[in-house]
Amino acid sequence: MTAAATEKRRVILDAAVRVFARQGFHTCRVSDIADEAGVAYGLVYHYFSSKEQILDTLFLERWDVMLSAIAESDASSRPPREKLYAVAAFIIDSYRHDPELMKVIIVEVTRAANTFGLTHLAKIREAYAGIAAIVSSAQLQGAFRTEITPEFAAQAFYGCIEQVLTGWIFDSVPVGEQEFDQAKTLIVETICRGLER
Amino acid sequence: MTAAATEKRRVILDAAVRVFARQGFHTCRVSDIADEAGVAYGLVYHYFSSKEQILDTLFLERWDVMLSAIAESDASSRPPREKLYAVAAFIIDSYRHDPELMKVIIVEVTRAANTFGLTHLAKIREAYAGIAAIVSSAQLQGAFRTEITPEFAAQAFYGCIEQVLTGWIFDSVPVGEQEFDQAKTLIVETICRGLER
Amino acid sequence: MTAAATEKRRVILDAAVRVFARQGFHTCRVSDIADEAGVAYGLVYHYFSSKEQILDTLFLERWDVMLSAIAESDASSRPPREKLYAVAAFIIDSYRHDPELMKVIIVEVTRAANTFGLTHLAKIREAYAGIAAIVSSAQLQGAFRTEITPEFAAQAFYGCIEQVLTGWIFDSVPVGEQEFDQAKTLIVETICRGLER
Amino acid sequence: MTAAATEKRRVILDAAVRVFARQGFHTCRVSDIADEAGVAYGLVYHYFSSKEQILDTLFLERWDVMLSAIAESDASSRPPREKLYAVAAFIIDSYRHDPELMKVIIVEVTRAANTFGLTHLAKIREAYAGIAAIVSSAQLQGAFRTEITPEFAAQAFYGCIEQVLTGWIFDSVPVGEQEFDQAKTLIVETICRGLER
DNA sequence: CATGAATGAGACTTCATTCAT
DNA sequence: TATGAATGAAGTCTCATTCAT
Repeated sequence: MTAAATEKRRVILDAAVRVFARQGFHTCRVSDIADEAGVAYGLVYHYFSSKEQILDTLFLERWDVMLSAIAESDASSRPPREKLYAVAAFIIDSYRHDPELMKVIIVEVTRAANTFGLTHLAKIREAYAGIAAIVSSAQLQGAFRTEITPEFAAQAFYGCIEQVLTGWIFDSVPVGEQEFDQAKTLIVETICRGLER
Repeated sequence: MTAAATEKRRVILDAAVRVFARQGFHTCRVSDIADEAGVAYGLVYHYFSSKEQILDTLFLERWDVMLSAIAESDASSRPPREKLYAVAAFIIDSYRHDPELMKVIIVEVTRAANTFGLTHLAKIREAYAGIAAIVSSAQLQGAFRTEITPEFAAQAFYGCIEQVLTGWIFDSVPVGEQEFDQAKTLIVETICRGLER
Repeated sequence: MTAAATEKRRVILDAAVRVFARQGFHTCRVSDIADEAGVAYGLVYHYFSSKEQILDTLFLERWDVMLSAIAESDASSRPPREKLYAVAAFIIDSYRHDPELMKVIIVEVTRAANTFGLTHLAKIREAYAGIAAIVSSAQLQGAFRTEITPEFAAQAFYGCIEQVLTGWIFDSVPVGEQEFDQAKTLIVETICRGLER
Repeated sequence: MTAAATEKRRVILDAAVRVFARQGFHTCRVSDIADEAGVAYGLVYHYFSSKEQILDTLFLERWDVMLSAIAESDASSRPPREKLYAVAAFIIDSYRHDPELMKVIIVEVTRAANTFGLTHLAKIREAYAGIAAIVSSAQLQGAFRTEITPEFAAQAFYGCIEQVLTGWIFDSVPVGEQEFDQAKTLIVETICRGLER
């Protein structure tokens, strides 16, 4: 594959993010993506086997980076609260840097559990498992109490973040810069305080 | 409207719950609902103006009951933690009593933020507002600390519940009876501890 | 199914014959059939699950009649040559009465062995088997010699008829009435003389 | 045109035979041919102006050889039955030596009368004419009776051969060596006996 | 000669909705 | 109230062919 070829693939993926974010996955047509990318209709099918596969690609590309970030945080020697802060910060910064991509991933994959979500359910749950691993080791260290299972704690933590992002996604007013940092703190503050001894 | 007419309407609504839960709103056809209800194709359009309106009806019927439950809990003179427990208990018991209906509401409306979610965004946010009201009065009473805004607290609380329900909805193993009560306790335990002074 | 409904189905089938005969199965569009039938596009799919199924229906309707005719001829007590004459006459008269339908069956199914032919291969071979049965009993009676296997004789006989029909189908000049009867005689004359003692 | 260039052209033609035989002309894609030949997509279009032209080339290459064989047989001084035996033998040996090529010619051209068959109708009919010429001179010699027209006899003869080949092409069991010689004899036996005085 | 990325027209099928009975 | 036949718009995907390198 030449460099130019790879570029066009990227152009299509980036255009798809904008179109999915604007119109929604089900509502948009493949021709909308082609138009947005400035390429011919058929080229989309030269690089992707279906509209669905474009969404898959966008999701997996980003989700794998997030899974790595969670694993990395878990592997570090920081205190549990800082580990979870790092996770929350990563996700929220992902939204800050590319809100359209995160909107697509959350609205069309993560929350659309009935369709694509099911396809990627295992992948999505890896994130919960990664967070649960952080909680679990915190419990072993004695930092977190054991009344709350790591799995439940992970659901609460992730559910809380996703809810906040969803709120931003559908807010009519744009999110101010300081709200991002505030949210990181509040999430960790709320959930970790409930988990710590 | 005669009694018989009303009955048929109900039969269609109940059939729609099963069909939406099984196949998903977008994937099912109006004829699937008619078949499930055992009525003719066209009769669905006698009682409802569109497939969408059936979903709207199912959502609003149940959501309004929940809003009342939240308001009632807020109006009571119980301590804040008990108020929030009552809310969590109501939602979780809704799932326990009619998991198919709750699956439809969560998967097809509440989490399907790009499509129906937007239509009902205001209605959905009323629930957050109700929960925020509970938190707010708890802060005025001095029971909850004020570092966390009521709005954020409501998002965390609701997000946590929805995440737990979503987990159950897509779990391959059925949820045991004791898990319902456990979940109520854990949710309140996790979130309220983070909110309380 | 009401009488009117059945009628429309027939209207579509008859239109399909004309369209398939004129444009060919692969070349025509489903909309061409709908237009020819004077019905809406979707109605075609109300009665048939696919364009292919329309062709299947046309083929099977007619082919089963032919198989019955062959079986009936075999069951009669006429001499072998008359039995085969009856078969040839039936096929040729089918063409005389409805050349478009026979064109479709031969060109789009029977001779299109690579696509639909394969689907209906077993059905098509039933015809050869029926003819072979006539030859076989003629051999047992001592009327036909046994050097030529019934299976081969059936292929020769049927191949000869199909070739003649194919010639007519693609002839630029219309076939005269007397040619039909002449063909019946010549086919039987040529093949039976080769088979008889 | 250099020798190497000609070679690649041949490689593509040979690959096309295998692909057409395996998948059918309409079902295969030009890229399938390129893949089978081990050449780049666009090279196919360097040597041929269309997918159709590849099939045309394959057909004409072989068919012209057959027309020569028929003409040669006609020109010989052998008795009529031997002339027809030579024709049948040539066609059947063509199948024996290259069953894939013959499958393509028969299934995709000769029997596909609605599409390519029409394009090559004149060429195909030259074969019937050649056979008819043999019959005609046999009638002039007094060897064949005149009740059956040469044109009809040719159709019967060719139709019989094509039917036998078609049977082999779609048989699930491979054809044994002795069946080839048997078929030559049976065809001539069946048809000539019907034609001879 | 050779490559394979790029083009874009074309057709099937689905299904929500309407309407005559 | 009840039926289900009839409508037709809409969108995905295929693939032969072209063309820049």
